[in-house]
Amino acid sequence: MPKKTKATSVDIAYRAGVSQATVSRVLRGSPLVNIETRKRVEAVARELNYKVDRHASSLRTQRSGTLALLLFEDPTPDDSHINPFFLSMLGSITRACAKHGHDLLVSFQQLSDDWHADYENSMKADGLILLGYGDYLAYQSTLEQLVDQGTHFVRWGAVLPGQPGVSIGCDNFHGGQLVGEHLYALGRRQVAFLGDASNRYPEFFARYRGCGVALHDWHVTMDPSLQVDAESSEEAGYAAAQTLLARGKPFDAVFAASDLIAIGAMRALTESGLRVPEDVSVVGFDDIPMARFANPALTTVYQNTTRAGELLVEALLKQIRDEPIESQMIPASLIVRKSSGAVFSDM
Amino acid sequence: MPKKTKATSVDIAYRAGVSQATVSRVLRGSPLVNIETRKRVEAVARELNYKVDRHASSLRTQRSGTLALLLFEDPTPDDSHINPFFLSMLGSITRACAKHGHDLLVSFQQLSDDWHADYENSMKADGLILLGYGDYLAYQSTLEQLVDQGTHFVRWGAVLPGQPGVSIGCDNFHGGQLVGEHLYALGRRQVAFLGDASNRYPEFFARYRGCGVALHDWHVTMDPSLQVDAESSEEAGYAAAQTLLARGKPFDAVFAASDLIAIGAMRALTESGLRVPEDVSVVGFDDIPMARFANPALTTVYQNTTRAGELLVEALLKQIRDEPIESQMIPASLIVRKSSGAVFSDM
DNA sequence: CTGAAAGCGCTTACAG
DNA sequence: CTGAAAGCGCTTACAG
Repeated sequence: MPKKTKATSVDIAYRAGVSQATVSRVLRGSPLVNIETRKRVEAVARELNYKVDRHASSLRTQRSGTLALLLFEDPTPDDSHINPFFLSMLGSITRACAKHGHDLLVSFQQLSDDWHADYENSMKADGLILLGYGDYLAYQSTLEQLVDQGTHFVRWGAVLPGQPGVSIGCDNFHGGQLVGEHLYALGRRQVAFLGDASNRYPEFFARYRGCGVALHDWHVTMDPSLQVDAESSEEAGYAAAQTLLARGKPFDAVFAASDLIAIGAMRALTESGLRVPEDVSVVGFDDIPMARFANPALTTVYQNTTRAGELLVEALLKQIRDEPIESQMIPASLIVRKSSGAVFSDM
Repeated sequence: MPKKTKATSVDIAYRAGVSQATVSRVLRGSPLVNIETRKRVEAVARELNYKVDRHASSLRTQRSGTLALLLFEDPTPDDSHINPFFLSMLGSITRACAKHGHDLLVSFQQLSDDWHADYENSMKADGLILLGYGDYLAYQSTLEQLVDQGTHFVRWGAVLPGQPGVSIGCDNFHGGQLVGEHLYALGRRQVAFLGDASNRYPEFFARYRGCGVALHDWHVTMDPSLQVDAESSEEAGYAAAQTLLARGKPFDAVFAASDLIAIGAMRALTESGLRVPEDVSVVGFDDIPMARFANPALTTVYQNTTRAGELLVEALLKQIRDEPIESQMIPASLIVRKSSGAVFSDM
């Protein structure tokens, strides 16, 4: 079957016996159209399966009706393993966009790529949503450029003073506190932390500090030699736990900066003959889908990704409309499962 | 800092002392430009951070340079739980698009939505990639409409004669065979199947038939009363296993049509006092990331999603260029882990 | 190798 | 409430 050539507003106008301008008014929902005229035009448009040409419309209005989601991670050997937490964020962002009548362009980038403002300058998108882990210091100048260029963007990440642009993030500090309190209540006193703990990775750092402060309230100090850097992956968690074990310092709990790290760490601990949670309590962060299926099921900190996606999209849309917006935090909550040694579980 | 107004090709032309047409030629990579002229124009373009306006360009060329990915699932109560398998497909499709210089528009849809051809008619995308589980019969007429309208699309799913359009899919039948042979080799003779097994869900059905044929080669018959319908979710797997148990018929193996079903089924089996794999071997399908972290680690069938994403994008791009394309299958391979009872494991 | 000009399909002041 | 007309920023035959 030969492809029919696409109908244009001129075709609709001709068939409906009106001007092309009136067709456009009907399709844009202008109130300045007689109800009868409107009905006639709508009927013809439906019959010809007419859809407004996005490019013509956007060229005229200078609005694309599209947001771009940039997922970035530090270069990883295996491209296909995107952090599952970001994947669920992607799901909720997609839905939030649809709800607000916008399309979503998705792109994966390396931090090193030169993507700044490309999307908005080329009119592909009206604004950007940035999502990913990466070195905040290396990244800062790129963000400042975006601000300077007047690019509309929001970021998922640490909510900090002095950060360029607007961020939506989890209350990582409080999440860390919840973990610290939980581990203390379980009788743990020697808490290790697996994950970067510096200004370069402020989300992890805030989790670390929160935990430390909670323990400190009970006069327990986190030993810095029980902290091992790790990016958010199962492999890094495995390696970090091995490093920790090799140091030979005793510990009775592991707070991993993310669930992936925790799952990798549990594997290393188990392989070394330690029992989780009997010998070591393990707690993660993110509550990714596989956390409940880990062995043992992983105690972790939950962040409402649906809400997060909504907030990101709403903030970006406001910014595009030149409304004032501010960074915002969503609450963290503890999900207790078997890996920390608690007697109850949600499984 | 006030936002500078976006530079246009006219601005570049003025600054470079050439016509706007020449600027366009340079930016399109036309060979009909003097090397000196080209360099001058490129320098100015870079300096002004100029990017070709996508809408103007697409309006003129009638090509959007964008593909749309439509992820659909039967309506589910919880929106945020997209099948992890599709999520990894999304990852590989995104990368494949980038590699081929195209953007990717992502949308989640209910099967009931009226999205057919909308993307292409509105010029938002040059073609569609369809990805999801759903009732093939309910869905068939929608696909036929797409074909009639000349919409460019490829689908991830069952590769079957008589299906409208082009599909890329896994060799589900062979995957099922691998599972049947594996279970037979483990000494299992009463194999239950959890998942729809009808023409409505041909992917699941092919897995079922493959397993049945493999066992039949060893003179083992799959008892139809050990088959229970289930869509691909942990909850459905849990419920299906309970139904199976309630039937009271003995079984020593469960082949689940997907990993999510398998994970739910293992939970139900364990709760009922059965041991996996000692009493019952469990095998899934898809090799989603959490399969290896399930308890016990799940034996499953792997499909190379990176390759699948590549094939989908390449096929669609060919179709858009009016080159001939055909449906294609990618191989299935068995990943043996603990849940089936094998003595070795990849963990 | 380069420029002038037409035109892609809309939206929206402007005039009536 | 409706139409004629300008113009959004490109690409590409056409002419030189």
